[in-house]
Amino acid sequence: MLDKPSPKRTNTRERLLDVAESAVLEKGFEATSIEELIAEVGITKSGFFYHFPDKTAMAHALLERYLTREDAMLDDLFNRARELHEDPLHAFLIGLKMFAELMADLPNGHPGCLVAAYCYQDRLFDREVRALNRAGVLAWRARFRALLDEIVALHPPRIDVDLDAMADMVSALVDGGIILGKVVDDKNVLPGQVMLYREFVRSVFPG
Amino acid sequence: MLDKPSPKRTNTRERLLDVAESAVLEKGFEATSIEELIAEVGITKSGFFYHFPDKTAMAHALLERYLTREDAMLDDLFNRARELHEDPLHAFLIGLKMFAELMADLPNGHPGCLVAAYCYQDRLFDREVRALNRAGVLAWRARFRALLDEIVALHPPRIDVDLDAMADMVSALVDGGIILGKVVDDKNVLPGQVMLYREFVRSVFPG
DNA sequence: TGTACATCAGTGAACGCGCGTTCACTGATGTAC
DNA sequence: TGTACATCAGTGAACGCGCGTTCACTGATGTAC
Repeated sequence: MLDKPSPKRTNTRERLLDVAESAVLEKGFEATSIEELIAEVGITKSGFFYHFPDKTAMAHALLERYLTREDAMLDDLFNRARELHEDPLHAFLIGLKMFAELMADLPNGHPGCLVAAYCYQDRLFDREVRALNRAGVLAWRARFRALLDEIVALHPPRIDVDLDAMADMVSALVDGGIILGKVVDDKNVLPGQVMLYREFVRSVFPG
Repeated sequence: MLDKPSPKRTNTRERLLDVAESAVLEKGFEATSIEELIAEVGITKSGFFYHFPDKTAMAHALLERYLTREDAMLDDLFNRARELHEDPLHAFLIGLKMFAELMADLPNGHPGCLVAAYCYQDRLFDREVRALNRAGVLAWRARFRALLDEIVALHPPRIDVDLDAMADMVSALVDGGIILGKVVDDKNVLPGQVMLYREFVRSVFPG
């Protein structure tokens, strides 16, 4: 009924990842020391190395968890939107609205995107982590491209647009909006950009 | 006639900043060691401390130089565009096209935006650097907002948009486009996003 | 023009601290028979 | 049910290396008189 209770249960590893994630988004990976993580979680340094063979293994786990969560969140959101309207265009517009509201509701603004953070610390990571990051971005492109394809099948676009670029635009605007919002310390920037994208979609596909 | 030849001329400081800039964009500030910078420039560590009182002073100088250059580049670009067409809408569209082409012509893609890199390493810097970063983003907003205001005065917008958000959209798309382009290793992503923004402007302001 | 001094653009050696990593060990829980 | 062993989730001490920073010094050029 509950989670499999087989061996001893601890959530130390998850707590390490939680603390690491926000530290990495604030200071970068190199500046995030194992020392500070274990201090906050309350274990010793050797405890850390029980959970991860080395620091870069944690970087990998961190990104993997982030991408999985983000994917689940988007699945959930756009599936719910689809249930609210059977026309893919209106479902997409509803999904974007819900997404903007979700972002607006974050009490301290969006904490940051790990893909963006890792991108600007590329050289610290191995091929595997970079491949994971790339796969994450391509999955976003594929996701929104699929939604746009469904729309195009029913609604002829008013202008000629590259649908991959238009799919990427969601990610670009979100990553960019997060950065601007953080820098000017205004949590309305990100939702505002999402809503502008929504306007763009509406003007490309006149209902 | 030439630069004032008063005291001894060296460009060591500028070379340090050049090397530092690309290192910071690839690995982050903390992971960029003074040691590697001086190795590439060919001076000793004490030589570094002749030019900068400490490492964070270099961070400040780096960002300041970046913002100044970026501003000069945008001034030049949109002034040239304005000379090509007296209608502010068309001048803006021309400027965006030129901007996209400039980005497309970078041989290895855009090297990255220091504002974005610093944003994800916020906590490493002092209040002064963060204020500089913020001022930079707000200057971009003001720049594009001014261009949009001129357009609105002549061309009624087809839909109701927040002009500040629409101004921010340029920066968001550029920062986002840089990240996506770097992560998927495709230098066409950034120019593609700029061209999509151009389409958006065209659809908001039907000539 | 010569000389004294100031400034520029560094050098060289030493520093201490914090970081990631290793290794031998441990006490509590789970599993097999 | 009792006992032996395995696994889980760590502890504690030690390590060496690289990092940012300091300090006393220097040789070449510029400037004042």
